[in-house]
Amino acid sequence: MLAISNIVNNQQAAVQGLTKRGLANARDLVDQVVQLDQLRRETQTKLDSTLAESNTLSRQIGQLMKEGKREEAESVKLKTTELKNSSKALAESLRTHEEQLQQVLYNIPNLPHKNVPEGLRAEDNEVLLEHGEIPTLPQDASPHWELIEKYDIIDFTLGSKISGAGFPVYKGKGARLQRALVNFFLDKAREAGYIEIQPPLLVNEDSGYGTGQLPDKEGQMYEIVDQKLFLIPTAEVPITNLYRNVILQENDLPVKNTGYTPCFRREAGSWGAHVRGLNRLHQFDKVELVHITQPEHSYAALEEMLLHTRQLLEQLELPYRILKLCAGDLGFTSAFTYDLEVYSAAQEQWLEVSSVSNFETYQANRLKLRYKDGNNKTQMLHTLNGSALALPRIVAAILENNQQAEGVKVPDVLIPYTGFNIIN
RNA sequence: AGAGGGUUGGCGGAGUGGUCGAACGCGGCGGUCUUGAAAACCGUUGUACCGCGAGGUACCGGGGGUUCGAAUCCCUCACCCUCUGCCA
Repeated sequence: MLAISNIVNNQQAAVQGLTKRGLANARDLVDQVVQLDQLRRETQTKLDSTLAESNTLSRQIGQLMKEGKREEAESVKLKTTELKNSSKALAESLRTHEEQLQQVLYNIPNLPHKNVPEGLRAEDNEVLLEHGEIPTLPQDASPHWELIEKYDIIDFTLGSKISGAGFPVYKGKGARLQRALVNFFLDKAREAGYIEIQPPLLVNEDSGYGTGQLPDKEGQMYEIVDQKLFLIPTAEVPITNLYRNVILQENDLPVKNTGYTPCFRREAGSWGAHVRGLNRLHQFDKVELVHITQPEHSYAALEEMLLHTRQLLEQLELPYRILKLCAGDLGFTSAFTYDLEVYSAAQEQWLEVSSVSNFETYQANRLKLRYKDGNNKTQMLHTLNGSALALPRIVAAILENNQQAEGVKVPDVLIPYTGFNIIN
């Protein structure tokens, strides 16, 4: 969430940023924050002085009791009753104001960075560049959902039988290709200086709030109701929450973590013809990068992550393009996002395979993640993350783009990992 | 899963109702001394919020309660340890 002071002291900028995202009630939201913050502070000032008075009296009572002056003590006690009532009422109203304020803050998205393009719809995203040649496939080329059946490497029917739609079963070379991709991605991340993390796949409610999945995206996560645990929708959640309520030292920075995990998403109501096959799943594999750094370095870190991700796609010989998301298409918690899309030749469409974002202080605020600078002062940090990469659509693109009469050619860089060079 | 014991500041560890944000030790930081360092000695050393400031308030695993007053008593949840059970 945004820092209160940030909103209150820069109201105009906040309104502008939220309006850029397409929020019709931006002014109203900012006003609510200002007003609730004012109330909260007034209430706390009153409460604090009431408690101070009552603390003083309590100490008096203690002193009197010690001196054996019970009568006097009793009379002081009477005075405290009134204070007690008013402090109780003040505490109650303080809590109400704080809760309301937090509620409003939870529902205010991040402010877009100034370089984020104007626009509200996906069509307004800016195509930064296209890389690689789009392959021309033979007339009888198949989409990946036919290829996986033909070579019997991914089985949706079996998945439905044991789990449900959107839970594919990977078999034989299909399974080995998955494992190869995961290892390839992790090795590259390690070479780029990322520490590999294997986090839990189930997280608690606090973690959901920490990275911003809760409360606004509750429907996206699978929940173990009786344990109040959530299946992670991305490794971002556990790996970033490692740093919840943490004050890092300056020499811990930058933090560069990576992790492979399955990701679980309910994707309620988003099924249809355009999400056939591997395009959208309830469970999929992904290698994630998480970066934590000082504000002044975060945009350099973002570029570094983008470059890393691009290089993966280039090594896999997949044609891709980079989008700069417009304000309206930006994720709730993001200040700036690059999307990377690969071209899936048989489907003849671009598929998003990575999203690289700078959250600036938005997550760090919720997480209470800070660091001590050279002067031993506590300062805010920026968090960033990016997929490098999400597997299913990469697999879809490899299958479709590399299909030949004798089978699907495995990208050279993967052969040491797969142990085979063709899927047939 | 059952029984019992725990959870205190960066770490170790006192504290069982009154001036405790918390003894003491270690570590960290600053200083004295030294050519420099070590040792020794002196000082300092949590976080958040409110307040222009002086200063105040809250926090001893989380939440709630009793009391004029709670780290200390009660309830509840989480986690840790030991034993039993089960299992990879």
